[in-house]
Amino acid sequence: MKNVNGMDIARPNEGQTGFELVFAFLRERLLAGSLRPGDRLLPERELAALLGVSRPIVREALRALNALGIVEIRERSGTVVRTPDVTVLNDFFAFALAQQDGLGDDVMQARIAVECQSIRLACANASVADLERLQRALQRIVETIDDHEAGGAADYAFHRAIVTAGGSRTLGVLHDAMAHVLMRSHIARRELVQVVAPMRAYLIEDHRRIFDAIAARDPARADAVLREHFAIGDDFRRQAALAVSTPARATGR
Amino acid sequence: MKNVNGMDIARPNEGQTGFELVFAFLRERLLAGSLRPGDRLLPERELAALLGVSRPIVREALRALNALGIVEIRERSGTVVRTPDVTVLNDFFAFALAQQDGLGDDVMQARIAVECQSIRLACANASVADLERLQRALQRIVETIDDHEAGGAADYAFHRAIVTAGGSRTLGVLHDAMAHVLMRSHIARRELVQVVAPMRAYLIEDHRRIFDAIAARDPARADAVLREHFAIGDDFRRQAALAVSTPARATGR
DNA sequence: TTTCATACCTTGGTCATACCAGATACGGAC
DNA sequence: GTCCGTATCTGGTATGACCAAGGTATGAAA
Repeated sequence: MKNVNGMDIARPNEGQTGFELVFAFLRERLLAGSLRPGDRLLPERELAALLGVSRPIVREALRALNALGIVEIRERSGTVVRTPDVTVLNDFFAFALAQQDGLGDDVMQARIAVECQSIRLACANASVADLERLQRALQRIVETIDDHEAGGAADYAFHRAIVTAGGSRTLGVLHDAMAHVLMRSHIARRELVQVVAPMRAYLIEDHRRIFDAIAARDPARADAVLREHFAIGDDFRRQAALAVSTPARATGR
Repeated sequence: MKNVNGMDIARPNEGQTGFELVFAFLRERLLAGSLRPGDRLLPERELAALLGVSRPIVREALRALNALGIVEIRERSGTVVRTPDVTVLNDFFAFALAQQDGLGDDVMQARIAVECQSIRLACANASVADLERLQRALQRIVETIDDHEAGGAADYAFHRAIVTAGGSRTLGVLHDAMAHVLMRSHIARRELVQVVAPMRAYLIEDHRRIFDAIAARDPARADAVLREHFAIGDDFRRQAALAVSTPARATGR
């Protein structure tokens, strides 16, 4: 646990496993910023010697960091700090969704949080280009109103455009992280279009009102309209669930 | 790359590294659902033998899965599939947020998003225990009004309690992920207490109003009060920045 | 028969060493 | 100065062994 000099270079706290030691060592430097994206960290062997652990242990820590998308391990070249990237989260959500269903509502709350804040920022910051993008997305929603697949994509694009218009990188990352979860819910909602008649009007009119509020640069109204939009969507989903559970004919499954 | 029988039990695609082989093997089963939360997977040694790789490689894969929160490695007991949990995102965000510059304001937007959504949920869901926790936090803010360190902690605790009261796990994780950034900003704000006189009243009264709004279970008001709280804090910081840049005496750092 | 203590086996945690193969760098030949 | 071959570095992997603590089966004691 000590290196050759007998020095506790990384103060191996008692009860701390070797893996944790290495992980903590790297974490510290990464969080503190002494290791920045693009930096190549020490070769595995040196790291092992430095921390007084074996190479396999160092590799375990690197794999963990790699799984989190923090570092990139380049064969026979070295391990490099990556620019944080949301793609890892996709991995995570893929696993999570494969097994747990209750997550949906909870993630939806986070989504609402992100979008409502973004729309307020959008009212303050949206550029002409942002507004045009929103307008195009709106147009696309109208065009694809009867197509589940394309319609879901258009719906998603519109909401993502709101976040983009807000201009906050962090909010964008969060939104992206929930992207496919959202996408699924969007598609699911789309499948109700033929079930519940008022749905078409809801989809088109609500999004138009949202757009108008942003264009009018009225944060409070935009926020309120967006919240209402989510609430109504929720209602539709609930109604649809009832309609399905008290069916004229079972639709399969 | 082949096991003892020469059989490609897990079809070691050419060009596929041993690590990838193991990871893919487990991923497949996890996504397909043949491995469900609670299941204990094979001991490392057996897994290694089964896939025809060495134990260190298996351990690398397990560490990766572990980092993603997919499995839990229990010393001397075995590795178990976890029920997916958003807490992993903690690690990810911690790293991601630590590495981008000028992220402060941006993260603040995400924080506002999280808290404003949480406070709305809190108005609907807060339990008596939640309210009591908020009340205690409020009391603590009053008590520590002149102590930067403790005061910052109390401030943070109050805001965290809002999120807790909201009841959304995901929002909680997001908030935690930003914890250290927030904490820093809280402390920084505290240092202004002696600079700007109205600060004391602001800190105490604002938090009390926030608490009252939650206790009154008025989502819209709570949201509005909280936003105002953040806006005013922002103003104070701006004023302080000016005061410092046109200083009577530099306060050091 | 029931209860409990103990020996043993399993399982993760770790080390040390060795070999491979591609990437890289360096130094000498042209 | 350019080009190319080789020594070296670096990650990828395998072995085999040891440790310590959780689990379990077994046998003794009540």
